[in-house]
Amino acid sequence: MSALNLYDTATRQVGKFTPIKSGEVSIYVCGATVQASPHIGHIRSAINFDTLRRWLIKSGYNVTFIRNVTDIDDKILQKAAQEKTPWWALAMKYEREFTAAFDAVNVRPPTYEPRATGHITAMVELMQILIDNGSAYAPGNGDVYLEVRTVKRYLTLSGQRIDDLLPATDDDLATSKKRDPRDFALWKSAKPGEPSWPTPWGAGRPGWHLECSAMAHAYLGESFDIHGGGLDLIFPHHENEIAQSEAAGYGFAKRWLHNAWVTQSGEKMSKSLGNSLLVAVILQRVRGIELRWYLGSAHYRSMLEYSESALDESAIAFRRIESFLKRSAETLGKIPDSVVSDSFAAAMNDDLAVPAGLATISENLRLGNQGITDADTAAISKNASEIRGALEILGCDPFDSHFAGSARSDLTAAMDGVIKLALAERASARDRKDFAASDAIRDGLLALGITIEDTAQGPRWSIMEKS
RNA sequence: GGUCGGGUGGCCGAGAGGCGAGGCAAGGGACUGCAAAUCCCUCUACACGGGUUCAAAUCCCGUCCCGACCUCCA
Repeated sequence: MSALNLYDTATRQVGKFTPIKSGEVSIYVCGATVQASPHIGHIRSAINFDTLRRWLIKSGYNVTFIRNVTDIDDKILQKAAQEKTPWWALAMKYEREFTAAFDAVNVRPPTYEPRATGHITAMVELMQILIDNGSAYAPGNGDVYLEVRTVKRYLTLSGQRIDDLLPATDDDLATSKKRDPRDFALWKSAKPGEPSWPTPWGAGRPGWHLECSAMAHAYLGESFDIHGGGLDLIFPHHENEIAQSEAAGYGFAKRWLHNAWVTQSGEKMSKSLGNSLLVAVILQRVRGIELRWYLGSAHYRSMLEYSESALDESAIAFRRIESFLKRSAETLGKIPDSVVSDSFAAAMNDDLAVPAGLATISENLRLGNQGITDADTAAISKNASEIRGALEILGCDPFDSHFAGSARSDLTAAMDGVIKLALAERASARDRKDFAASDAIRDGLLALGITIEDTAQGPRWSIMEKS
């Protein structure tokens, strides 16, 4: 099998992936700030990194996957005040929504999912190191800032120069205790009524960036293999994580991966633009497995332009594949094995080139369907197995127990018996060329959501998917 | 202003010096009582203008257009 090559935002090049420790991969992904319901952009990010994780595991690595939850920040406090609910209740409510959304699209739970508020001690320790070595300062008002000009390398990920940055506008420079307007808050002093935790520099709460440095260090150590997140996190969030962590003497992330947006009319989906499509709403249109297929089918670094018709077409394409697999299982009398083909592996090893991988699935699908027509068991088995192997990596294996649903096999068997009675009636009508009667039976079943197809092996029924 | 992406056929979407990924749609055909499903065949491209090269969608220069980030963001 060829070796895995991955893009690195820091070098803007695809290069051979070599883990720090042979056979082990450590990943930190910036997860949700739980201040609103998840939209499909959030879920796309999670799917991209879940696919990476699955591929690493399939490639034989032992993967430690950390994805955090930011459960305290300005917006959470703001929204909690608006809704007159405790901030922690609001955060937990949305955290559960994110968990449910991840689950619906078969994103595996991370190895550990740390919350910011559970790691205050680690953050205070990190701030102490930074203050002791002169990288950070506490001006006495309860805030703690990182002094960016003391950092040896700053803005290496986004390729900017510190003097090119537009000066902060949201900061009241006249009253700010910052030494430089580009310095950023590690810790924010508590305003009256706000939650706070005690520190040697005053009571307050974490700045956004500090938590990730502290939690990555807590679970993955001073250096780890991959740090991921959305494109918009490159600056400031990831630059600031690097600044803090490197100033503390940590090696930090060896490679940076960033996923692109889901867009609408070319524009990024975001709550502030009011164009976000909530996962819960989309799931009324297509099944979770279909949403995953749609969101996971684009290359992770390419924008994915959302449209209803693209989603529908994608779902239909997926059902073709699914239908072939189910038919294969019927023909073979067992669920096909899961095999990763060389061509799919080569695609995945090339910076997770999922679209190239989909081309190999198309080829398998064509040959497999041919196999069904020709009753060529070997061809069916080979192609069904290779499709299943690919779908497993993409998190879209219809035989995955995650998607098996609640269909009870005894109910299915009973239904099969009932439908076969109807099909027997239809067969005898067809025998006496009473096509009006036979079509009435087929149409009647169709009205109930059951499709009948006549195959070389006789009629076959299936339940129609929604939409 | 700085930094970073992008513009490919009717649509979606890869590729990154040579032999036109793939899918959807469309047209034709096979199979079928009809349908559905499936298979086979066919068609249509690289924003624009220069340049480099035996050869450019791909490299270089310029232009136009779209988007992202610059302290809320997946």
